[in-house]
Amino acid sequence: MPTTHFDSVLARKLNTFLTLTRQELTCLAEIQSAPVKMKRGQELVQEGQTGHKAFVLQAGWACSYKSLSDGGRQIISFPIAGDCVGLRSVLLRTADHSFLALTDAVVSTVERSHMMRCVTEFPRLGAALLWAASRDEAMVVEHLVSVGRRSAIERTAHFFMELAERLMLIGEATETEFKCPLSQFVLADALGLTAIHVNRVLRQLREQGLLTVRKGRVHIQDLAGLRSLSGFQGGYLNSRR
Amino acid sequence: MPTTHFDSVLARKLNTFLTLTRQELTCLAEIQSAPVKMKRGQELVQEGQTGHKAFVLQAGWACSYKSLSDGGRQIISFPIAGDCVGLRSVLLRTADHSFLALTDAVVSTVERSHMMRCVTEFPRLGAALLWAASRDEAMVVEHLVSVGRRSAIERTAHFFMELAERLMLIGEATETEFKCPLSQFVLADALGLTAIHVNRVLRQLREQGLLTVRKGRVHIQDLAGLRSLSGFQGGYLNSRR
DNA sequence: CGACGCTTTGACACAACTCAACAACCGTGG
DNA sequence: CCACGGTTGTTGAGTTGTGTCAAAGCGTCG
Repeated sequence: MPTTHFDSVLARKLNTFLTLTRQELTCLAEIQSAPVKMKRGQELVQEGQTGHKAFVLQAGWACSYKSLSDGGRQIISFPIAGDCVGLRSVLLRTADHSFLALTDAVVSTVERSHMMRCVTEFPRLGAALLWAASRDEAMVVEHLVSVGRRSAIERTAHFFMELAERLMLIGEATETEFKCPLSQFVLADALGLTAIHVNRVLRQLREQGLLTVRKGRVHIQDLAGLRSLSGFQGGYLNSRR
Repeated sequence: MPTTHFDSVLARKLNTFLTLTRQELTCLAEIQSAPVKMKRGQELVQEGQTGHKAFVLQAGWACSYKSLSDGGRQIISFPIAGDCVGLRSVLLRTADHSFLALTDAVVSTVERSHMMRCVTEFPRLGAALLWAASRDEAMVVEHLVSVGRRSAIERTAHFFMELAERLMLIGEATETEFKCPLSQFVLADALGLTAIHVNRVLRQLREQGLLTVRKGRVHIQDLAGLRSLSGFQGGYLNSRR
């Protein structure tokens, strides 16, 4: 039974791109299933799976990743509240990556057919979803740049800068602090490093007075320093036009 | 003056995803400008530029990349004939990466407004374009996995496997051989390595009887060996359903 | 013919990885 | 309440893959 509260996290996000009409909000509310609770460690989509749904993360932390034959994995992204997961997989019909809850989380599902209908009936919604997808792709591109061309410390700093900005946009971070339940192992799999090296890098960041990570919280201590170290340019995250 | 030949490279590509109607083919032909010749080394889009167009590469080789403040760059992708460039940038209104012709090339431009109209009038075309964009994103994701978690030699092998498959799909490669005008410097910027190290890696691949690169041509000598070395799974490139 | 771009090779340096050990933390069950 | 095992974080020592610097070989094109 679909929920009909207009103010879903997804609606709030798309609304920053263009102002949605009442009908569009209704449609958006209708295609999302009732919230489903996920336990930490639960997999929602597995690589290679077909016929699955898309998801909207309502609360909690998750990651999408690809596994390698040697047991390693590369984390592609960390969806946070309001982010869509698996839009691409739904289109390609078969999932090209896995999706895992990192904390207890809440998601809504979106049927392929519902989404298709919604997009054809409300082209502006289609445009908004496309914008969201474009933003996600821009993040993956920036991630690729980090891993390909930035040193471990630059890359780590850049990662936290981006995360801080994303969390600020949804009101989950202040200028100086935010919650971040990512272990060093998880960070390592995202940054293309070893957990041990992540630890050393975090120590460097701390010793240089830039940023501290403790007990699941990140404190930003020198924003300007982090920006210049990482070369972070947040333009790709905003909907300013 | 728009060309009206139905059989553009883009049409051929989208046709592998779903069979296009006569009207859709016409629309596709109409939104593309007459072919424009590009000289090797010419930039089509620069990072940060606004108000630009999207492109369809008709012939030749190009790359999209992001520059870093220290002068380095990360190449994101190598568009080949039939590929679209800058769909995302057009949506986000401001280009988030640059685009450069690596050989003399031919492109058509697509106006933002034309594309938008085309998508709203012909939803199936929208779906097809979305499919193409999804495929591109899947390639970027795979690229990220390579750079983040594969060794230099695995990554290089993977790159050539993917390239071979893409070129085969447009009839520009045989099972064992294809043209590839990419210098070792360019490869390095794509693979997150140094040109010097690319050279060493290519030597290893040659000495192990896997693959040789000479005079702008790649010869695949041990497909099975390359597959198992690189872990290449080409599923994300196909339109099979 | 010289100049330039690209490739190849060698010697060396260093960033990040591996292995190993231990400390801190946390939820669980006795 | 404490004891416990498992997960996560921390640190050191040694290794290795890749980067850096330097120089020479080769084609190609003007």
